[in-house]
Amino acid sequence: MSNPEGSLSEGTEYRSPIGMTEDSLAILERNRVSGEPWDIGETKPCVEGQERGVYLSCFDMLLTEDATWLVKVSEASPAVAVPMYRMEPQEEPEQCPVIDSQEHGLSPGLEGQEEERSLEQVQSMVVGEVLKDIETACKLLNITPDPIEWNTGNVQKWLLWTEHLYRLPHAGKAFMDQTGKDLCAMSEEEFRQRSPQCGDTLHAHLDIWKSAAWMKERCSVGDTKTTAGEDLWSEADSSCSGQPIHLWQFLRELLLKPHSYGRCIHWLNKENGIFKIEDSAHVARLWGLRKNRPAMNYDKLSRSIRQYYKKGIIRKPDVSQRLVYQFVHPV
DNA sequence: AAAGAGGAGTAGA
DNA sequence: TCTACTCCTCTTT
Repeated sequence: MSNPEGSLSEGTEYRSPIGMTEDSLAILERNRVSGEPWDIGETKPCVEGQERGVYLSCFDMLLTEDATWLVKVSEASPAVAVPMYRMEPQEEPEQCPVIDSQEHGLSPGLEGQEEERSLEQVQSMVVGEVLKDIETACKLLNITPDPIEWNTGNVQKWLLWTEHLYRLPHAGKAFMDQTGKDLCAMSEEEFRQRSPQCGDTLHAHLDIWKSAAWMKERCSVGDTKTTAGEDLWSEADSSCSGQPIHLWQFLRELLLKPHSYGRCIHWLNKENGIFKIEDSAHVARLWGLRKNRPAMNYDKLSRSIRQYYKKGIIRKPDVSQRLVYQFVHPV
């Protein structure tokens, strides 16, 4: 599904202060699948701070169609400050309301200010989502956020993950025996040489990860002003603490990210801990990725779930349904 | 056919 | 020792 036609910008190349190119972001935008990793549900409101400027400049080309829609809504309702949008856009993006800002225009002077403020808010939200997505991937793959630290195994995991998320053709072999450091040193051209089909997309994704790591490092050595991104990174990370993750924890993690995994697993009744696995093969693949078990399938995963019956962790609901389970002690 | 249930052996931390 | 993986047979949907 990669995009052979590719119309990259030429001439004066946009480059953010941390090296993320407009090309990279344009490629990502063209290749991303139905907003999955970038969708903007559950986004925390942005926090005012001097550091924000850094985030915005790093990601200011990340404005997606979804984000544009948010800007338009914000313009239409300027009194609402960064609402907590709960979007489910993957299935039916065409149902998102589109409000033409031209037709609902504000007065010329105010319009510019409002637009700028809305833009900043949206940019901050998008940055937060990017960091959250990376954080999620790190948890699930058990890798560090900074690509520089990846060994060859981590690189292969990241490749598999990215290919899986964006439905890219498999390119793992092209990057066999490459460490994260090797990868980071490669130019986009080198990526393309190794993988003509999706090298540019992979390079763009790596660019995002590198930038996020750069930002994280900058935040940790910088002043103590809090930003949305910093909040996200400081969240407790049980699965990266060295303890092997349990299957029930993993399932709960997926369930807690409905905007990313809602299509393969979701709550039927969160209060009672009842959930349904919609795509058993997908969930099994994710679990296999997480545990480094390429042969994992739903048969094996479900056997592990059934082991929880005796332990009183998971059970079948009173009215048993296929692929529906229940946490005995819901949160 | 796919999912569910559970026995049994094995591996790894 | 515990947890999960794997393979298996049989049953249920």
